[in-house]
Amino acid sequence: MQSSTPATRPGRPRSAAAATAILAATREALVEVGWSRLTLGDVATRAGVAKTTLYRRWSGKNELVVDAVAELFDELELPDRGSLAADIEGVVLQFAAILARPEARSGLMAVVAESTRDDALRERIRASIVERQKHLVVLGRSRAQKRGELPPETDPEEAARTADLIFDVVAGAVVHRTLVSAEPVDEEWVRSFAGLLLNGLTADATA
Amino acid sequence: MQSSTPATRPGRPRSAAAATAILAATREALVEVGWSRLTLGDVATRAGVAKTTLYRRWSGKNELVVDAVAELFDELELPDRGSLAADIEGVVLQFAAILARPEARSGLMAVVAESTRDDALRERIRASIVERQKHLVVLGRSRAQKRGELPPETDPEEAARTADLIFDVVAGAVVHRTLVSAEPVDEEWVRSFAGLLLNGLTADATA
DNA sequence: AGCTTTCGCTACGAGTCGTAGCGTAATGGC
DNA sequence: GCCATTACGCTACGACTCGTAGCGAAAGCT
Repeated sequence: MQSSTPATRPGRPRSAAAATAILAATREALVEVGWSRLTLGDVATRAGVAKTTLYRRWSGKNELVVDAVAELFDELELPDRGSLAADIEGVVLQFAAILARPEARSGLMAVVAESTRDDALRERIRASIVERQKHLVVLGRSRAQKRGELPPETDPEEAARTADLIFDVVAGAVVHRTLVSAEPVDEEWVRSFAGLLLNGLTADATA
Repeated sequence: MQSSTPATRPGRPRSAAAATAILAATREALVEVGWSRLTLGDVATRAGVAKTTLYRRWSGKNELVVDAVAELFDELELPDRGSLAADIEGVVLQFAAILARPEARSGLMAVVAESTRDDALRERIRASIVERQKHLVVLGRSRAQKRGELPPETDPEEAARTADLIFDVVAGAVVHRTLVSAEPVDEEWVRSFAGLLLNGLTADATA
């Protein structure tokens, strides 16, 4: 993930077990004490490593939490459920399941807030979390086009804008529902949301 | 805002000017140093008040920032622009203009992140920020119904659920576009989004 | 072997936290 | 006008966290 030198370099290699333990300890600490009271010293103690080891690998709290939270999104995938509606509902439920975890809730929003003043951090978030989500949108869209549920793209640039729009709407709605409204993303809500989105997409989208 | 004892109580009253200065100083500090490096001592110095005065009025950083950011949303209103599409586009642009400010970007998301572990804080955010936004949704919806652009509500409970859904979609999409995707909410995007939402609403929403 | 890098440990100055104590300032009630 | 009550500015404090430096030992590669 942070292999700046993939070539075999001399010396003792960094312990992979330490990285795993540190990221797990970070998530554990996020659950128990939250973002603001999370200290790197505490994380190091929980992981059973020295504080200096932690600082050798991550430059600060922000970067550490991004990596710790990013692992939660590894489970995101998009099996073909046969219809666009089913694909949307499926991926929304998956996303909601991740956001239901307390370590994702407090960690993700906190680093996003920090990224408003740190471009490097924003890029790190984009590369390790956001891009994977957006890929699902593109995939689901192309599947729907093959099924004939959505019209084929004419202008590739226009298609990219539409994909961005859909992504912001889907991810934004789920995040807002979960974190701001603090209401559950249950099957009833997902059906209503998918219906709304589907109607908006199948009709003429470029009003 | 935090008048726990509205009745005239004895003693020297709290300086209203101090509150104004503190909240302004908080926003200024949010712009310059961001959330994580914002210290209450710094805010007190900027506002020209003693640190102890600040602690007498706010229990901590979270509560202070919520109040400081909440004032930014005072300008939100919904003039009748003649059509549902125009109303949606107008309120989205207003919301986006607020989120374009750096003090809103870093401050709002940070307190939302903290609120995942603090119910009292979440309630404070809901009362002073979210509820005002949601009111605009209800207002715009009832106007559209009077114009005949949307069907009248049959079940009031169903209507409340729909309003919540619309609110999460609108606010979530704008927030996500602004903070996560880091792309501007310009008129082109707003038109696309409003078109998507409008199509989704005018068709049968409860799929 | 020898070289290189990581590891755990300890210690450090710097900065922030939230609170306590004090004397002073500004109200309302009598 | 006096007094009780509260807010204010100021100073000082112990506790905690920060990020870094230095050390000897361990673990890999050639």
